[in-house]
Amino acid sequence: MTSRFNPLSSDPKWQKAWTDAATFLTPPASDPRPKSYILEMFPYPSGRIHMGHVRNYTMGDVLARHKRMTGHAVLHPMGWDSFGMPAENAAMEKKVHPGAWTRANIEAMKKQLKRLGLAIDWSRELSTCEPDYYGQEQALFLDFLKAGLVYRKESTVNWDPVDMTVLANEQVIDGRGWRSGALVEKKKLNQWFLKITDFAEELLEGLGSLERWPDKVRLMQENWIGKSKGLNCTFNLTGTGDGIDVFTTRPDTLFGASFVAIAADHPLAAELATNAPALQDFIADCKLGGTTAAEIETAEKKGFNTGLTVEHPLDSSWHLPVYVANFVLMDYGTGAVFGCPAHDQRDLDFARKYRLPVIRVVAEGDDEDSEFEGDVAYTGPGRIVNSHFLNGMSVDEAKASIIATAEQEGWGEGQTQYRLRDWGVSRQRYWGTPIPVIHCGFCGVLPVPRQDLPIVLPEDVSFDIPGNPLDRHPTWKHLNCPNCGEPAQRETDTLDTFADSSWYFIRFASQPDDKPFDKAEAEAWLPVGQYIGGIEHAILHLLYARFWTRALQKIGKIDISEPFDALFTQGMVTHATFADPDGKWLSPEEIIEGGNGPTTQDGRAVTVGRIEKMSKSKKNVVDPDPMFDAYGADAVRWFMLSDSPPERDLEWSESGIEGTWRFVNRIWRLFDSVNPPHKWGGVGEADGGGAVGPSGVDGAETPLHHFAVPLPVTGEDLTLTKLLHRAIAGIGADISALQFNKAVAKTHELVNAIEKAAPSASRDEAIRTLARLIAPMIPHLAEEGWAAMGGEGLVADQPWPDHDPALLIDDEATIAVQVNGKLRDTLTVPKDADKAALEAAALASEKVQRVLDGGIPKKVIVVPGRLVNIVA
RNA sequence: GCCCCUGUGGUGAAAUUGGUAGACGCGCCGCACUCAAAAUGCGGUAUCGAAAGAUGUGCUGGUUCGAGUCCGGCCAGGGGCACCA
Repeated sequence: MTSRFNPLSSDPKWQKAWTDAATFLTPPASDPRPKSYILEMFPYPSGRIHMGHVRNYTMGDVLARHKRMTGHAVLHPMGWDSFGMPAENAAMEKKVHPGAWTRANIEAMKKQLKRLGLAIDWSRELSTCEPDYYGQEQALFLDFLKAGLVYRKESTVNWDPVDMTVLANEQVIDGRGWRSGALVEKKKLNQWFLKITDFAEELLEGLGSLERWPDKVRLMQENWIGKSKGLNCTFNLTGTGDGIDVFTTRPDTLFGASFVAIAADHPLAAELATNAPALQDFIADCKLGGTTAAEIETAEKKGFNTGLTVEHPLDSSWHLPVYVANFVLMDYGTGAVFGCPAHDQRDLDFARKYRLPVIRVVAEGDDEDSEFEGDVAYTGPGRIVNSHFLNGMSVDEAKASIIATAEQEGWGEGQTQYRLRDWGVSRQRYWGTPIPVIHCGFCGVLPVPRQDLPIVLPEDVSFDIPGNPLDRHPTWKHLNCPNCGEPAQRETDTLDTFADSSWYFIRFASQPDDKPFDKAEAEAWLPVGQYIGGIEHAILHLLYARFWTRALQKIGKIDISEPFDALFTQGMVTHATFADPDGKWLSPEEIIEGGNGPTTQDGRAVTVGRIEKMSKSKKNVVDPDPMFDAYGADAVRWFMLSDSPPERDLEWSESGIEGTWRFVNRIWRLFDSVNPPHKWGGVGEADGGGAVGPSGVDGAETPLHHFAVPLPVTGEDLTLTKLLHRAIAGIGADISALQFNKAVAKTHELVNAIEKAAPSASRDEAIRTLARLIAPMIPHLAEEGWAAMGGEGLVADQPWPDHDPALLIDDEATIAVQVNGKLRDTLTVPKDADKAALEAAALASEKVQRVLDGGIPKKVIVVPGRLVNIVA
């Protein structure tokens, strides 16, 4: 007999039992039970599982197990987002093939995940880097191409002029290429785009139906789509017939305009530069630097005065200078803006720098002076001034008025603009889904014939030199045109990996060999009932997946518009970062904590850096395997669920895992104490570890399956039974709401109470019920206890216990008594005491009388069941 | 720079959504058991104070009988910003 839970023997035993019983295989789509599709964002196979994964997958697992116990048909799959840049980086650094590296990582991580004891249907596992997945994605791409949702256009990339390769944003460090150190340039390439902007309005409106999404995510997406109404108008170049088209969201400030600025790659800028070397230099200068919004917006605002002027559309005698400016982007709007410095900070900075007029047109208070003072633009509401026919209007009235005038006079029109841009999916990389098109010198761009899918990546590639291995592969891209038979070339761009993650949730629901998915089967499971993942995916992944689903709906492949009915964004698991004196990142295991701060193994001082999301590149990951070895899966699971609210970031610390291990053993001892005592060390239980758990009764004991609702009880037993029923209701509600930390606290309260209770039938009943209550969270221990107490079958298959609502009601309440909002006393009163009785009782309180000191209360506020506040 | 979020004891946090701040843990302190240790159990633990009491939810101002919760301004930390996933 032992008083310790032994996870090293127990964990594998029950994991095997679940596998043998096919417990977690997905029921067929025809299953009559309500369907529940629980999905966690699938991982990138970086090599090892870290605590962020453990947190994510434990949460989903608790939910999936609880859903099964409450009578749902559950789909809970797992797969791998296995294309992407890290595999190519590994190939360059370690001379391994990206595929070999990725597949080895998947095997290692799968092994780790299995140790967690997840209730996953592994028969549906998928990996996006395998042709059976990406080939189907190519088929969907061709569908989109046919439906007119795909097109090519020029767009800007980060170009490393030394390595002659396209860089990802994260490969640009302080404006330089990460490997070469060369100053990065902007370069235009012809690239493939998906028309997400066709769905801008739908995607915006759809947010309204996503009631079970966090408000903050909906807000972020709304801002990202960025619908705005404005004016598209033309400023005519002085003395010529040409005009510059400008879009503005602030047409009300048109009389405050003091310049027009165009992008460095605006056609007019190029035209002017042909015989202006200074402008050529300026444009070349604008090409330096990265392509990200953050870089562009924090870079110094610079302009080049072209010497040209334009006429103000409302007063042709008013001429404004035309600048080429580095902060105007050709990709947004029309690639040209007018500047109203008084009411836009960026324009004001620009105007002060180049000594341009700053005219006030929105009055904040009484100040109508046309000359605007100071360096802080006024962007708030106000009354229009210095603006002729707009004077006296509000900002909104002026916007409407000027748009109406422009349309009437024919120099502009109102326009709805979205910030959202089309989705550039081209990547000049090897490790991604090949874009299934062919370029023929005679026939143009052609889709790959369907029967030729999948277009499989060649295996024989080298990463010795930078650039796209597909492009320089000796044979892969060459073929004969399927139309005219002449020599042609394959597209060598691959798809953005966000494409892979934009439909994997559909493939999980249905995975036929001959098509991406079966419509009816997919519709039976979708939309996902609960999607769980990191907040870092709040915009891009979730928006692309929503778009992809709507695009599939549009072409008739599936009849749902939103893929994720409920979304939960978990907080990240963070950890301090460490670096040695040379600035190299160190992992936590390489650190020795000393009296004078942490050092390296050889005694050099370690810099403790920022606390950041666990990531391989910063080496601040914590591997769960040593913790599985020491404490088992349940203690690790319990630890991840305890304490921190799941949506909040969690700074990893190891103190505490000991505490959860102790708690696991406290429950274990409760199982051991159930009356009638069970026999120990029974059937086939001896193992090398010596510490063997109970494994069932030997027949003659009281039958314990279908634990009965307790008979009426009194006294202490009633108190415990009430607490039990409160725990059943509370834990179930907390799990459904993904408030696992609260479910854990309630489990603690129940266990504390059971431990204090004297042996009785009610106590035994509470312990048997406890096995079911913990089954979703710490399933191995629950199974072990269930079996030990003689429960039939697997606890995973048991129904979630019922609770009696009558037992949740208390007949007494403790209320607060305040004087002037300060707590002075508490009273225990009957639950249904009326206001007058509460007021009288409060005023009778000795402590209240002492504070009042003979004074007469001015007012008494009574909140029944809560408090009495006496205002003196 | 722009958008979003977070901030409560030594520490992770809870607070029925405007009504008793600190539930439940971790840690720590004390005691019991033990030859001893581990494990386990019992008690204590916001701060100041001998006590009465006072103070206290990042800072600051406001609304309210009453604010951790609502509003304004600030500070700090985190996420995203379209080629990290």
